[in-house]
Amino acid sequence: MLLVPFIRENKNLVIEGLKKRNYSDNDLGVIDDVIALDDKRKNTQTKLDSLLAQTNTLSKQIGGLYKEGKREEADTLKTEVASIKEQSKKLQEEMSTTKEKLEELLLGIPNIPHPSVPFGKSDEENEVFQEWSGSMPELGEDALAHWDLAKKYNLIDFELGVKITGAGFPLFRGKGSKLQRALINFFLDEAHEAGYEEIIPPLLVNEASARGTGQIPDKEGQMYYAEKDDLYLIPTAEVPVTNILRDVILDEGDFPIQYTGYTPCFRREAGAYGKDVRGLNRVHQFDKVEIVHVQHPDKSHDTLMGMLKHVEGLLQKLELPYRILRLCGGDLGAASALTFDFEVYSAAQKRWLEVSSVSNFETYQSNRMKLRFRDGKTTRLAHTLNGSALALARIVAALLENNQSTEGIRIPKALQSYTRFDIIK
RNA sequence: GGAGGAGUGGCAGAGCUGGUUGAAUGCACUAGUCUUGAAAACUAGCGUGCGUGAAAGCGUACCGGGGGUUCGAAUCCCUCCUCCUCCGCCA
Repeated sequence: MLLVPFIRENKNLVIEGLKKRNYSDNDLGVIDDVIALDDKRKNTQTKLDSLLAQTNTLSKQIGGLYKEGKREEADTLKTEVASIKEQSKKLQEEMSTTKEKLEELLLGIPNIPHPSVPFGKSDEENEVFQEWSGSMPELGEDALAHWDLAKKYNLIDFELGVKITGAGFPLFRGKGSKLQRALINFFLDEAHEAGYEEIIPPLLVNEASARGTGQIPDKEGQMYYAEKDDLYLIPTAEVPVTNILRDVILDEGDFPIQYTGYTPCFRREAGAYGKDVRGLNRVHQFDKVEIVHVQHPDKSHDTLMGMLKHVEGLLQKLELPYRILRLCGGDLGAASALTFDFEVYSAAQKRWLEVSSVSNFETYQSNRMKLRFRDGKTTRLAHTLNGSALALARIVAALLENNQSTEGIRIPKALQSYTRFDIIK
C-alpha cells in the first residue's frame, strides 16, 4: 500500500509507474480520487477535532460545577454538549466512511515499479537480465521427463497423492523424499552461512498477517482457507516470517534483519491446466526455503542484488543451468517494486522453469504491517525483501531430468553429503 | 471442553468507590552536571497515529480488539481475543 503523502508529493512519478503497469488513462483517475478523498478526510478531521475539544472543555466545566453544587448551570451546559455531540456523531460517521473508501482505493493501487523495470504487457516481455553462458546438458533422444523418471525410480507417486488428497499433491518416497530433505537442509545451511536466522513459523496464519504481506485482498483466491477457524494456509513462508515484524518499530542499528525459513507452501492454483501442471511443474503443495530481509531504505536495492548472488550460488552448486529475468511492468506482482525471477532449464521438457522470485517490496508491505524504524525524531517505514532460496519441486524436476543417464540419476556433488548417495538407480 | 483470575507506556508496576490521569513510582534509555576516565549521585528529557502549523507548539484519539452507558471512562456494562491457575481430555 502506498502512503497518501507519497502519492501527493510524487503524483507524476506514481502515474508514470502505473502506466508501466499498463494502467489506462481512465484507470489513472484513481489517483485524483485518492487525493480528493484524503482532502475530505483531513477536512473532516479538523472539524471533528474542534467539536471534540469543545465537548472536552464543557465536560470539565460540568465536573467543576457539580463540585460547587451548581446543578442548574451544569444542566444547561449539558444540553449544549448534547447538541455538539449530535454534530460530532455525524462527522464521525462521515469520517469512517471516507476512511473506508480511501483504504479500499489504496489497497487497489499496486506498488510503483523501480526505474529499472522494463515496460511490457506480459511475462513474454520480461527482460533477460542474465543469460546462461555455460553448456547445456545433452540428453539422448530417449530422455525421460521427470514424471517418468519419478515413476521409473519410484521417487514420487502422483497417483497416491491423488488417492490421498487430490491432483497436485505429490507423495515423495524412498530416495525421492531423501532428495527432498537433502535439498531443504542444503538450502537452510547455505542461508545460515549467509547470515540468516532460521525460523520455523506457523503454517496457518490469521487475516491480519495475510493482509500484511499483501495476499489479501489481491491474492485471496490463491490461498486455502480454513473457514471454521478463520485461518489461511500459507502460500509461502514470506507471510508468517515477514509478519514477525508487524507493528514493530525498529532501531536503525537493527538493520539488516535476515530470516530464513523452510515451509511447505499451499497454493490453490485455480485456473491452471495443461502442460504447465504436469508432474512437479505446478502443484498445490510444495516445499520451499525462503529468505527474508528487512532493510534500511537506502540499502535495500544493494541488498536485493546480494540476494540475487545468494540464489545464484545455490544454483551453481547444484550445477543447474539458469537464467535471470527482470520482470516487466505487466508481470510484476502488485506488492513488488522490482522482481527478478530465476529459471532453471529442464532439459527433457526443453523449457525453463521458474524456481525463484526475488523481490524488493520497498515500503509496500511495511506500510500495510506498520513496520517502521526510528529515524531521528520520527519514524519511517522500513523496506522488506524476500526471495525463494529455493523452491523445491521444480528444482527436483530439473535435477532428475538433467542428470539422467543410462546409469541412473547423478546427484550433484554439493548435495551428496546431504543425500548420502551419489546416484539414483 | 468446564470453573476461576488477569490483560496499563521498552520492562516492572500503581490507578480500577468514573472528573485537569497520556496515565504515579521504579528500572532501562538519552542529554547534561560532577569526575583524569568510569561508576555512583544529581538535573532534565524520554510513546504512537491523525489534524493544524515554517517551526516551537496546539488540538484530538489510543490503558488487549470492538461496541455501549455517561456531560465526562484506564476506571461501569456487553462482546471477542490472548495469557495464567485448577479440573477433564489428548499428544
